[in-house]
Amino acid sequence: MHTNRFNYKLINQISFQTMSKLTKRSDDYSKWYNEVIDKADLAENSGVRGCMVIKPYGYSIWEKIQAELDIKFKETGHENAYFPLLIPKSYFTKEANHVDGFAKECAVVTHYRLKTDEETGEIVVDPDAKLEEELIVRPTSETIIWDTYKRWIESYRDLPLLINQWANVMRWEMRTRLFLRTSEFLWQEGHTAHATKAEALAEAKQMHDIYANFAEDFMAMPVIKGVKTENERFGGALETFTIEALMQDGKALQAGTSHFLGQNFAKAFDVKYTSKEGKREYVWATSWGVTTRLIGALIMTHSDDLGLVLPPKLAPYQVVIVPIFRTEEQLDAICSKADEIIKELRNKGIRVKIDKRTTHKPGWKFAEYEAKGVPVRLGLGARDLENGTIEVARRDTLEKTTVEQGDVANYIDNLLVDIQNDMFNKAKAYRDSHITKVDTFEEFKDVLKNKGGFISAHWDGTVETEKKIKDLTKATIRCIELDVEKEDGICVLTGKPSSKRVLFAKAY
RNA sequence: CGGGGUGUAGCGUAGCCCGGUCAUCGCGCCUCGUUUGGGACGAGGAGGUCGCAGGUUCGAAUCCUGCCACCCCGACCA
Repeated sequence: MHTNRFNYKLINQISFQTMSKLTKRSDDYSKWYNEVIDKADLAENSGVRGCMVIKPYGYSIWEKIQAELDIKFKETGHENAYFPLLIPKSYFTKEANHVDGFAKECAVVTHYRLKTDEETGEIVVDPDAKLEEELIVRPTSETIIWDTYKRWIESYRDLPLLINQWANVMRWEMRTRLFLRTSEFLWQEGHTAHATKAEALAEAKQMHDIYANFAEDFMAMPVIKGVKTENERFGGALETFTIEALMQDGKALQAGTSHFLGQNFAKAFDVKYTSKEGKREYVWATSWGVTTRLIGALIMTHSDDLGLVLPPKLAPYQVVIVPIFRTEEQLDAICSKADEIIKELRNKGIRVKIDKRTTHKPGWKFAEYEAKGVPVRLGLGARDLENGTIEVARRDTLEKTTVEQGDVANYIDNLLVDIQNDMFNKAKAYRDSHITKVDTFEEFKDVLKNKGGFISAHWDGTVETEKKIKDLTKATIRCIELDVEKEDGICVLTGKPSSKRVLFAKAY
């Protein structure tokens, strides 16, 4: 561990036990996780059970994700709305499968007032302020949204109803994991209603595509598109479309889902419309969402031992200029040159900042921006002013080159594209080399234990077999690939016939 | 909710078995000086209810009891 010579300042900003404890653990995952999160300056424990504080820099990554996705949503006709955080308990009695899926992990509001205890002087819950009906902190908003849709939808003219909401939700999970499964998390949830099954199914697939494209184009994170097995499906859904990514430690991560809900919610909440023919029909529904888990996915896909590596398209700033100087005069001269370069870069739409702090030395700043994953760093010093040059360092490969100041804007414009592509290709090469076809259960266990990643294997299609494999190996079926080719084979566990392979993996 | 562990300065820690100048060390922070093209160096300084509450004892960070919080593993899950 190089924590002794490393950035104590950044490390110290992470004020929780976990990270330091993790360094003592021997497995690769923990070391790596510790390195990345510590130095990344992204989050800290809030002190509230399993919740995280996202620091400004980390949050700006989420804002970028939000902004880019929101454009896609609007391009496809969706609108944003906002529904209440607290949902009356009675709403949760409607859709049985859905409720079963969430009931065990809800935070419940039972009182509405505190008071000072006269004996102890402490603030206590006022027992007289008990609510008639408890309120549930939303674990997801299906119930309240569908209750609303019941009133919004009367005619086929009201359809399709295409609503998205950016919000926080809370799930009181037994076990939390930073970024990947926190009690409170931020997400977007889309909830749509359609006149026909075909339309709803098309919507679910469309959003699935948007997620997959976003993951690959913006996050430089290759994903596998597929559907969930019945067992892994969202409560109340008829089909769950998923994008599955592979992390650097060989575990799979579900990065986004889009559900075709059929008429389950329409029936549960009695949402009917009058068709052109004058008939009362139930609407067809979808829901889809991605969460702050994407920040975790981004970290775990690209980062290295020096910290974050951010793809240029999502980096809060893509270029940072570090002036190298001894005197105030030198700083002034460097800054005026830097300002010219900044202007040129901004004209090209490049997000750039300069770090003029005199309180930190250049070496410190280099390390800090590496930890933050800024894609390109420019070094500009007295030597460069004489030579008309500037030093360009890229984060993903750590390569440094010197270019002419006059060429720098074009050079960086192209470089950012290259970095984005290279990061995707590197991640894809890793992912592809970790999809292993196996035909026997022995191989299955061996690959799972010694290599990790996705395992492509035949499965007899039954829930029992799926569960048995999970019990034996902890691996689950991540998805049935959409574009998987037909291939006759026999189930890796039972030997029963199978017509196609599915992807197994250990997952977060 | 089961199994395991931890709690000492902003962060990371030593000390606990075997009670008594034990509150240790590193980083960070502050001041001054020298430095500044890859996380500088020297000198000085500030900072602690030893998780909480009882108990045992002449004496408790240390032993006992209870509680609390957090972490890891499992079930659950975006």
